[in-house]
Amino acid sequence: MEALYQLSYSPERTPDCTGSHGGSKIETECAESSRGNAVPVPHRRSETIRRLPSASMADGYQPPIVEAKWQDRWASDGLYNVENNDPRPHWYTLCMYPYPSGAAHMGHVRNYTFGDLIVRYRTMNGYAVLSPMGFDSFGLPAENAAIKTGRHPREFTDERIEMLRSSILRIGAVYDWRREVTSHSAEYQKWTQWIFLKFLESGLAYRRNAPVNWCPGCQTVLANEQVSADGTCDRSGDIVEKRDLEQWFFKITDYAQQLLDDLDALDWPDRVKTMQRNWIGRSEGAEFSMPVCDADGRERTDGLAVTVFTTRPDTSFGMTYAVMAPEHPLVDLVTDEDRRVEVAAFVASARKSSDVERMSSEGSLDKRGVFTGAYVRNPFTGTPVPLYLADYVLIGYGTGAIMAVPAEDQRDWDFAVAHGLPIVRTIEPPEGFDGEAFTGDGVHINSGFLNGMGKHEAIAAAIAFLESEGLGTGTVNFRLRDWLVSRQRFWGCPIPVINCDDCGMVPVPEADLPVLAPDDVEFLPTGESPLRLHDGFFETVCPSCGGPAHRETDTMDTFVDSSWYYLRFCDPWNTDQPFSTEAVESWMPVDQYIGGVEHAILHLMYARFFTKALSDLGVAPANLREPFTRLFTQGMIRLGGDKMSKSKGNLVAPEEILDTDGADALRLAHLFVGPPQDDIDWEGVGIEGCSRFLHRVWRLALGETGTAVVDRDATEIDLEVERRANRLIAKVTDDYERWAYNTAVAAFMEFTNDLYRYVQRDETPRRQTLEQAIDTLL
RNA sequence: GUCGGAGUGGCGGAAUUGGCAUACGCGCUAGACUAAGGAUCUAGUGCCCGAAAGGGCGUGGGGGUUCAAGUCCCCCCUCCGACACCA
Repeated sequence: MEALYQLSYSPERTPDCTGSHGGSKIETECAESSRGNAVPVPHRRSETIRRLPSASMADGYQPPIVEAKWQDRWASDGLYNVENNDPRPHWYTLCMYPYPSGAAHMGHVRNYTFGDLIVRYRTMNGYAVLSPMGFDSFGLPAENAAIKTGRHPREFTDERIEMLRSSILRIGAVYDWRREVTSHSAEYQKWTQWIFLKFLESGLAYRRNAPVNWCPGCQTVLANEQVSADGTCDRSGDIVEKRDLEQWFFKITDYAQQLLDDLDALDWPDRVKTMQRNWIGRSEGAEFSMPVCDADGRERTDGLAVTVFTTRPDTSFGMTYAVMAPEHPLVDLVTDEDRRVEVAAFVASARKSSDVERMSSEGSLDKRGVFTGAYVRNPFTGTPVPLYLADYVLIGYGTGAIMAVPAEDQRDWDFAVAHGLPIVRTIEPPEGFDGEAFTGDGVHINSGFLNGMGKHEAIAAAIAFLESEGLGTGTVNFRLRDWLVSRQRFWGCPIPVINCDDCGMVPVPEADLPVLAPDDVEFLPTGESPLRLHDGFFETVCPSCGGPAHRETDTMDTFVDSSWYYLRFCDPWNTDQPFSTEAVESWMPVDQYIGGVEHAILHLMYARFFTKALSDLGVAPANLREPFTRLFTQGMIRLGGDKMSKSKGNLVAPEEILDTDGADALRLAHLFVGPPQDDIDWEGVGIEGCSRFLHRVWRLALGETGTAVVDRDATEIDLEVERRANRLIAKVTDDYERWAYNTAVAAFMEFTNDLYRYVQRDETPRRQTLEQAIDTLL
């Protein structure tokens, strides 16, 4: 006997009305949805049920209610909490922890949707998935707000964290919230300072004078981010100057080669790897010194010499002048008496102009350099060449001085032309070459013992010559410089050091950690850190001699906090160490890291450096050389072509959509709009289509399509549905693995369309086939 | 300037390995249901010619390889991003 069957009878698919949430409203809705009887029921368009104003489709799917119920359930059941000793295979998914700026914006939604999808997918595949969340809670906005309002940054920050936390929950992303880490918590600060002291002890942290951005209006040092593109202070508008101040650095340059080499094995976007390679900027070449002399080649009695770095020692025979950076320490010593006025004026103007001005000045090359009156002797030719200063030579790169070969370097060519300096070709340009400087490969000419050689052969021969004559060596030079970590700011982690007149710099003893900023401070726009003006903090006792001393008032760059938080997530309750090696071994490295491409260099480079350094110091496991095995960088969100951002005032708030179409439709729309790595324009996001799709699924799954089913043997049509269900599983699995979520969603939609056709054709669908198909879809 | 990425319908996009170009969604057109439809369901929708049958053209432009090219090779154009005087 064939029994007509109402799909909504199926207990597995009936919404659970007895969950812990248990609000009366929900029970009412569930009762409606699950009510069924033995007779096929048509669409219940007549019994329009209570719904939120914007939900307009005639079915029982009310996202805000359904979502709130299950979100509560996930939380109360601790469904996504994991223990370090979980026997399942481990998987660590991490989204870059956010700066708490308030309620979540679309960029957060997009980021956490991808992360959440992986967490659930891996969990369903039998993994123990570590999915932690925290907040990068130090930073300038809170301090600037404090200066404006007088409110302590902690209050401001805690409030924003709660706003962000609740909107992350509302999105429906799941985390092990027990492991939450915030940069500004006392425990986290303690271990950040502990790590700093480890670095200090091992020589990875050091202090030296360095030129920094100084705003004369605000009377303070600025972070690089605070300097506008035009070289002015983004708060006061004053032109930012360079000042030499005592600053703290981390010796990231010790790791330059490793940071470069280890990129190869990482499953990261090529774009990011390329950016890091460029940033590290390794170049091979030679360094050699040239004695300072006069126009006739007579060396000075003091034996002064200028050392230059070049990647093209093979072109040395074409050197027709040399250049030092205006800041070069030898400037005063080599300058001729009758050139002093001019040189001093040039140095002063170069020093005064901002980096931006200095780099943007084009055209008048003659004004951008000055002759010192001194010469250096070219060791290859033995001839003296004039020594210039020019602002296109940077004190921070290489040796701060170059040999200039106009024939094989366009910039040198331009400068030579502007100053009437000779140009000697040392490589025969190819026939028909009509450019100026020729930088390609070719046969050497006018080059003594290098004549006839090609570029690579000549480079090796030139280096061999320099080394055999004891004039120089082949060297490797990096663009990467040490990381300046000190900030003259209040809302950051204090550097745990005490300055004693007698003992000098003394680390704060471990037992005294953490060094916390005081609460009773006034936030005045003095431009000086409130820490400096707070006697209780500033005035202290030397841990070494017991005499009066001063605390360091600089705080650490917030990138220091974000350089190790992913390690703390593995062991957030540890009170004896920042983390245990066992805990870290059980999760690290992060299997999938997800974040914005804007962190391609700074954060990702610093975190890699920290991992290597902590590993070498024995704090992290010895074999942990890289923190993030796979990296995914999501695209930016635009609106009408512009970047969507607070400053542009074109934000689309997720809240409105969460309250109407719901979090699932919003998340689905983010997945469906296009490839995750691509930038998206919110105008092109079809939230309607995704919402419609979810309603269709709901009606299908709950039998609200009025569908009848029947028990019978499978026909070819039923088998086709089953085949398609299996194909869907294969396709979606494959799509998930290769981050093709947009096509996975399309496959779901296509299958749903198939099922609607199946349900609405003349013959009544087979019960088992339809149930299984719907289970597969869900 | 250097490096990286991308150009496919009215729009977002699909085509994973060289194999039916435009999946899926938006929008649009028509129909069904309806008192009504901005809900839902069904059908259609690359462009041009044609009443239709059918034909021609079509993945930024130009050439090439191939039985077969959005996909591979060469040249060019445009857009986006990062770094930008790095010796």
